[in-house]
Amino acid sequence: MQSRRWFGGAGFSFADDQVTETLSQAIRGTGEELDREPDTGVLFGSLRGSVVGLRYYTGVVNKGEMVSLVRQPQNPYDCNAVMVANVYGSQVGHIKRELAVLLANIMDNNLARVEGVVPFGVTNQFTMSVVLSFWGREENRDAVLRQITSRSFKLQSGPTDGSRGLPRKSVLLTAEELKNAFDNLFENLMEDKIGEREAVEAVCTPLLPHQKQALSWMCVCENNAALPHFWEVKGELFYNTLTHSSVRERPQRVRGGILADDMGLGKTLTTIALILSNFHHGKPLCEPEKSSPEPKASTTARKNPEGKSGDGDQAEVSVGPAGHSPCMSANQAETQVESVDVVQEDVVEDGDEDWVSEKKAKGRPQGGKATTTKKAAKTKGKAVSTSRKGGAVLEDLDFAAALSGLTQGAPQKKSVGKSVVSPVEAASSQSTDDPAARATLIICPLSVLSNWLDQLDQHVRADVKLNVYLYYGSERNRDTHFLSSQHMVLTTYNVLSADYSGSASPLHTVSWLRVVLDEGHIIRNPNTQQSKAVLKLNTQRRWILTGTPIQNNLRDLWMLVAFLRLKPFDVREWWNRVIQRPVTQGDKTGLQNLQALVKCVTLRRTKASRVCGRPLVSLPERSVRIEEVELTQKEREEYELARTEGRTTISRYVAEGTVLRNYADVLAILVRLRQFCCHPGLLGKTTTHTGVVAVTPAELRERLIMKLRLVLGTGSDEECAVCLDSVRLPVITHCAHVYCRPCIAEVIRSEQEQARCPLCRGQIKASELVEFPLEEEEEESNLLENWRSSSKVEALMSSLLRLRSEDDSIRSLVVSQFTRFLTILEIPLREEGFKFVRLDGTMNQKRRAQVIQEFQSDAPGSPLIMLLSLKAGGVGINLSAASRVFLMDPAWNPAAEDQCVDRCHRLGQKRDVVITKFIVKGSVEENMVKIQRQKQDLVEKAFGTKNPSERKTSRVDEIRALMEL
DNA sequence: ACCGCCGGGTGCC
DNA sequence: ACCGCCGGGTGCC
Repeated sequence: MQSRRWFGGAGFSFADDQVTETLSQAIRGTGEELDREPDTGVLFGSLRGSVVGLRYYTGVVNKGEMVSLVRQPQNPYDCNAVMVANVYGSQVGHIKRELAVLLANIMDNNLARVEGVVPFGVTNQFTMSVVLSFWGREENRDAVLRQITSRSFKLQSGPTDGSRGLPRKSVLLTAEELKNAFDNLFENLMEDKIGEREAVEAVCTPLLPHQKQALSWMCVCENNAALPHFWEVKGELFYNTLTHSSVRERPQRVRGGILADDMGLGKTLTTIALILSNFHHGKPLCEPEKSSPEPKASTTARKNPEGKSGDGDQAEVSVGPAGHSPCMSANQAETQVESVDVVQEDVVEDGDEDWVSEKKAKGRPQGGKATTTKKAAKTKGKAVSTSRKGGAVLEDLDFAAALSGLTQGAPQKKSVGKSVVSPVEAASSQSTDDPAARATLIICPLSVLSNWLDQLDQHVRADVKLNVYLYYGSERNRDTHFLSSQHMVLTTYNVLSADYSGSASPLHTVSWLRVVLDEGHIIRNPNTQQSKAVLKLNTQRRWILTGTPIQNNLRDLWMLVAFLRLKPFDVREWWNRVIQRPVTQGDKTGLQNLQALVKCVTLRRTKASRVCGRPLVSLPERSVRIEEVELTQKEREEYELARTEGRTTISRYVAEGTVLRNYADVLAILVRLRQFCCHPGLLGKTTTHTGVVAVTPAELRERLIMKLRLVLGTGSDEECAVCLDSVRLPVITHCAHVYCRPCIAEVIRSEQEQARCPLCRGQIKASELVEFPLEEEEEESNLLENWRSSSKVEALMSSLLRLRSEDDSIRSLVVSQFTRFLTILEIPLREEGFKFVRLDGTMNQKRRAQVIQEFQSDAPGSPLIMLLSLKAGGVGINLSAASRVFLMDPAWNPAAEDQCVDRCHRLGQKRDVVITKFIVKGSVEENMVKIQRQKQDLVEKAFGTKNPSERKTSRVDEIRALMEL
């Protein structure tokens, strides 16, 4: 520890801890840079070198342990310096000078990633061996070899070293085995998690057995200090069997995990139960000790199987004075029936001192300025509530306004100087391990915010005082003491990242007891602001709720692991070296490691899972039937005409090998055929694209916009080939490929003049990116005037009419990818007197919530049918009122259809669900169904080595199959 | 003695 | 470091 070293280069010094911080940042930084393609690298070979200067540093390493190499260009003694750090980011030493020159060259020119393994560990206090292996793209192999030999080092081709670590004797798996293993990754994670736990009485909904299991597991995860089993205690040290590293201090156990139950199994309810049941020390959520024994009506926690909260009371339960709501404004008083309190403003600031003091008199203390009862909901300084009877949070205008981000209503009254939070409490809530942390922060997509409020309303006893604050809207209360004093704070990812990008983010200042990421897969891309913001939250416990922990790629998991701070895999390099690369390259131990890792933090049950031989939830049956639709003579003729034309064009592209270059054209042809299958009116104004090249810039732009619309308007859920996510802020290149604007802009920035389209390698320029103009649908009327029916429309209508005559209480979802088709369908529906609503992607959140509520309502005269666009709504919406689903046209992505069906085939569904897929006989639709089936088997789906070239072939194959070429 | 040899001081980049 | 390297002391066997 003699090192308070001075790094003269930059002219500043670090104390030890700062060095560590800086190092880990350095490592993290390097990881992002170099490991953009961690799984595509090839091993060039390895060589033996030495690490020197051990005695100046405190970092320890074991035999066989992996180390990371970090360039230190600022090092005052040698600008080629390469630092060696252990898994925890502590510096171990430096690479010997002569070797460092070589490494610096290779690393700085990005010729290869260099990974180190220490074959013998530390044998003396001065130097030790390190085996360096070089990984990179094939095209860089020669350059690397030249560098190495020119400096008279020798690259050993294989892993020649006899020790562990580098020369993993890997058993390669077949693609098939890999896929199975991957699919089963989350299955059977139950074994040692059994045990049930009842929720505290404040939760009025009885938990189902699997929910009690989840609650039990979550409590254990939060309370139990046991380490995951890849840690072994070896004497004084803790040894990590995956990285072969050890540390002296007990590694920080993840306090939390991933609840990855299928949609509809009650993750929200379970989480609410967790929040209420497992406050500090496994006791129910309650006010801090200051609570004097107070008169309470119903307080006792039920018997707790784990005995942890044997004294089980103090559930923050008290009988609020019924209807006592001095903080409500008069005009809303009548809505104050049985409601969750949603505090959107300082209660005290409304000047209800008497109310507060009454609370205090009752022994309801400090707790924060806003202790509202469950009766009193507040939004923006006004009381707002959710009506349990109406079930609709959004009925309230103010709340709806808050949701849509409007700022209407009274300006907030300023608090008059005094804070209800005592200085003592304020101070303690800042302290490091913070026994005072009490608030749970829930972050969710805007679309499910109202669902949380509904569920709180539904599952928490009406007489429970739960301080829930909706941190949303421009008037949100940013006072950190106030936020800290809540039981729960609800917010959205957007609000979080907006705050984060500002100066002093309140959410990042509060010391949270628990942070819950709802739909946590949202943060799977580590480059987004949201993800960065989420990582910086200061909390003791962390939870991720998601139905789809891995969407496309193993890489999706990393960010989740990083959020949980599952050491040491929250650092990219270790994740890549121990998990990502081994698994993608088919290494069996890698897969086992991955399983071990996932297992220790994840609980996942599917609707098909069973507990003790019984299904988790008994959902009604669900059946799929395919209804073949026969085109009329006239339709068939039109279709064949378009098909022949399209085939000619596409087969030419295939022959030329230019399918991808003309991808948008190809897509346009396919879309047209699919549209023909539904209704000719979908085609819109068919621009005659004859493939003529010479056009004016204006015409070119027009065409690109049209292509963009085609690509996006089909619901095919285009992925951006850069971020591999659904495209956001879409732009189209002159070569007609669609990307997110920020993604492609980044490519252009980094490659400058040489920038090429990631998909077709055509030249691209920032000035040539075309985006959607802000114009609206014009010729709706045209559609309606020249109305004609189609075979598919007829097929649907006869099904609906038959259904209505058999049972007019059955509700249906009518789903299409083409929103114009939904518009067309409105005509016959109206004609036949069906009451329907419509939900599509163009609607704002407020409107969506209204529509969903209307559809779910069982009030007489509520709609029987919902017209639903496939992509609309996204995750989590509940349409359980419907028990019939009509899928009007097949989707590229079968998962999208499943998801859609799941919106009604979920908890709360009382009837058997019947799904009807309309498929036009002898058409491109039939081929799509075939491809859907094949797609599910593709290994790429699971492990997606998604470099463009591989994607190319599979896409081209797909297109050929579709066109029967 | 413009060497060799010995032994103490010393040590990352 | 049970090394290598450096530089001062030393000098037949």
